[in-house]
Amino acid sequence: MNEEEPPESPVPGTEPVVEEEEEEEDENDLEQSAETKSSGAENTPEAAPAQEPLALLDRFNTNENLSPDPMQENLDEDNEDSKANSGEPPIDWFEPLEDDDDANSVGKNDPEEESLAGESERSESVAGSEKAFRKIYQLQVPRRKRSHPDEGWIEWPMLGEGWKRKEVVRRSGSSIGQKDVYYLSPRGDRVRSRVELISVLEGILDLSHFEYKTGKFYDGEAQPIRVRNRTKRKVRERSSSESSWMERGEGADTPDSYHRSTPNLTPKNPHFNQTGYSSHNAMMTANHGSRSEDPGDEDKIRLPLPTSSSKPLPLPSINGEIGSEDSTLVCAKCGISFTGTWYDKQRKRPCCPSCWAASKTKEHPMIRFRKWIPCGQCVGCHNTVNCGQCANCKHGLQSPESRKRICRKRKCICPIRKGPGSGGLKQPRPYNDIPETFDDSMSFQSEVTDSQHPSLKSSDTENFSVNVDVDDEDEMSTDDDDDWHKKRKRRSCGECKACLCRKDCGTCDFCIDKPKFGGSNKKRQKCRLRQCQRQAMRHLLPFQMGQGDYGPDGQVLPGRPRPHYTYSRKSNFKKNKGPQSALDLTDNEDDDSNFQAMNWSSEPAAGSKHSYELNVRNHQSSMQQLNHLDYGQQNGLTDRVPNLSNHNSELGHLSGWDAEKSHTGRDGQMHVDEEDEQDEEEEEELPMITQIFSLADNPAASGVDIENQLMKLLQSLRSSVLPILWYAIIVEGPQLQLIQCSKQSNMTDTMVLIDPGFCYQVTVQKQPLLPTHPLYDKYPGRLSSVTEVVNLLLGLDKYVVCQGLHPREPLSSKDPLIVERASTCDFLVKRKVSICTNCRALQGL
DNA sequence: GCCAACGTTGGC
DNA sequence: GCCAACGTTGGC
Repeated sequence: MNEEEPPESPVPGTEPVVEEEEEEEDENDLEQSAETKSSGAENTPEAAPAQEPLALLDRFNTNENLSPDPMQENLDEDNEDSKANSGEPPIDWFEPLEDDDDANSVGKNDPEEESLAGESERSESVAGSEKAFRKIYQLQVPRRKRSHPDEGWIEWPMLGEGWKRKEVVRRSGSSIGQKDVYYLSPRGDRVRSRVELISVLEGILDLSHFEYKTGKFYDGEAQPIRVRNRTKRKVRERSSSESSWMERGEGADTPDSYHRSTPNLTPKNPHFNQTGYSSHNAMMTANHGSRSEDPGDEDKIRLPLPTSSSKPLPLPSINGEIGSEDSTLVCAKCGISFTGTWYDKQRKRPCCPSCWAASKTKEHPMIRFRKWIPCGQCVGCHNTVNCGQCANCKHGLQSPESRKRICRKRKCICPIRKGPGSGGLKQPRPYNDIPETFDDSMSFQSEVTDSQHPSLKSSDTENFSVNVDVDDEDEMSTDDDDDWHKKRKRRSCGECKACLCRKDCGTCDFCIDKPKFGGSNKKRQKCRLRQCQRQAMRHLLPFQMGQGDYGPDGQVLPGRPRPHYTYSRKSNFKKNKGPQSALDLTDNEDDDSNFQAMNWSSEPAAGSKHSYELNVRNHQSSMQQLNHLDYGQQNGLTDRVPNLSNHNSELGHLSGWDAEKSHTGRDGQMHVDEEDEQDEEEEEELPMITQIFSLADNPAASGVDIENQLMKLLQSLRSSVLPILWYAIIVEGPQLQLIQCSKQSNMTDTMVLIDPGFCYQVTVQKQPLLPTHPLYDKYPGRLSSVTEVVNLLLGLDKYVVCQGLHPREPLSSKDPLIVERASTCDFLVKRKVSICTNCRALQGL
């Protein structure tokens, strides 16, 4: 964090020199210099992108005085790589993109910030060294920089006038370092793949001899692609990410190639230890003897020291110090002693090279971290035959070459497990059917229950290796790499039926946007019906479109609230909340465990009067929406209902984090200001939210016992499993209203209204059933318990809505369908009966 | 290599 | 504050 940077840091004064080197190196750039030069744009903003992403990076990293890299000579063929090897503090490999304290302290040297900035950096390299320098030394930079869409494109006349090309290096993740090539047509079509390119240029240009990656045509046989000598490249691991590209052998021209060699920056120069990080190094060296590895090991993967926010391990690789000195360690896997600085994937436990290598083999990806051994006794373990029906079986059938997934019916279902949110292994539940399409069997409530009851938590979709991964994360991860992976996957629980659903509905706005449905691929979101019921972003859920964070009665709706990315907005939010908060905003969404607790809590919230008012408005607004699902939405899947933006605005400051901040009482009553002042500091760690609703606090309804009774029933219903997509709310009256949220349900137009005396009425399309309806005979006259309510709802599921009278004359498809009914229509008829006797009789007349 | 879709951002 | 847009990355 200190601006006074230790000597190993790039010195501003050296920058111009380095920049010159960069230009020179750019000319040598093997893959792009020719194009760059041919475009004659070295000094133009468009020229910069032509440079390798490393170019700018190298500018600041090249400091041979400080870092004589012995491996550099092995890489000298590749300017980039050799440069990359020089003097770069490989801190970034150990410090996650998510900033933390330590990262802050070293962030100024973070090469990833540079290299991974990709095209944006390249353009900035032209913008001026000062700017670039500022970026380098920026202490609290956004963890990811979004490249400007217009940046990084270079003219690519090979495809015709006006065509442009851009290379983008993946900046994180397991495929970090992988380079993607994009083309931009004169019309602005962004081409992401060869297929797309062929499509765009169909009939215009024959691309049969075009190599997409390099952007060049070749004659006859494919032009030999320059393969840089990487055999002697020393690599190290950056968690799982790095391994993937190591396996692929990719990343050669990327910042990764640079990073890979950083561990080998040999720190033979004692100067390296004389840094601001000397304490770290001191710690490290104290535990590590001098390296005794066989030089041959240089070709092996040399792992960095672990980083862990929870352990006082030294920061590795400060200015190449990583791995400079080895120690005798005991492998956490096999127990053998070995010499070196080899650590496991999470860089937290010593891991001998053998175990490390074994853990990297695709053949046994789960061996290493598997903690849960099938019990061998449960039903799942006793099953020896794949069901052929579950998603995992189907997956295997569809992609036999892909990772093997154990049949869900063969999964061990022993009851010992970790709870949700702990990341522990989750158990499969009895599984009878995997819906190929979304159906009404989805139930928010039931999912809630799953989440609330760890013992019931299931993981139908968790394939075996996924489970292991999860376990792995749980076991050792405070690691930010793991966090990152979690983040990447956190929109999907993998268990709910939406997650299991494999088919796109093809009708929602997200589907329509998909190229396969003829869309323009602008939204790029998963089908709304396939959005995870638990963890999807709320605004992506089918029934949350345009809604705020709260449901009709103020309950927090399913799904994650929108994240509030403030770091790019220069917000002062959280500015006083500790060193990590300022940079960790993207992670503020909390852990999944917290998230679930937040989302599915049925506790009423404490809150201020202000929030109460909002809730009232929200309540009304949402009620209108729910009552008008028919309007403007088809199956709840089309475009947003107008006027919802106001609703959102009203709720805006209670959404997202703010919502999470609402502290909640546990007694079902609103605590005005009682905990409001329980500071925002604490709130951040206690994202316990909840429904914000209490009629008792409503001045218009306070003090009425019967209402309280109704509220109690509501609370009970909230904490219970209701049949598929039935939802309990309180409406004016007051009445407890049970509505069917799914438009695909037969009961979509059906409501159950319970008055304060627990007498109830069933309505269909807002028309009450006749008191003589047989339904009423089957159930108690009063619904005063959850059981009675659930029984009724289950009973309703056996009915369908009477189709009424068929039009006597065929209508054109454009005409609205007007259903005629007998005045005595039963509305609800048994499933096998499509038309009630009264309507049928009327039709017969 | 390609596609799906997650996460982020800039514009409004 | 919202959200369309899209850069980016994981999975197959």
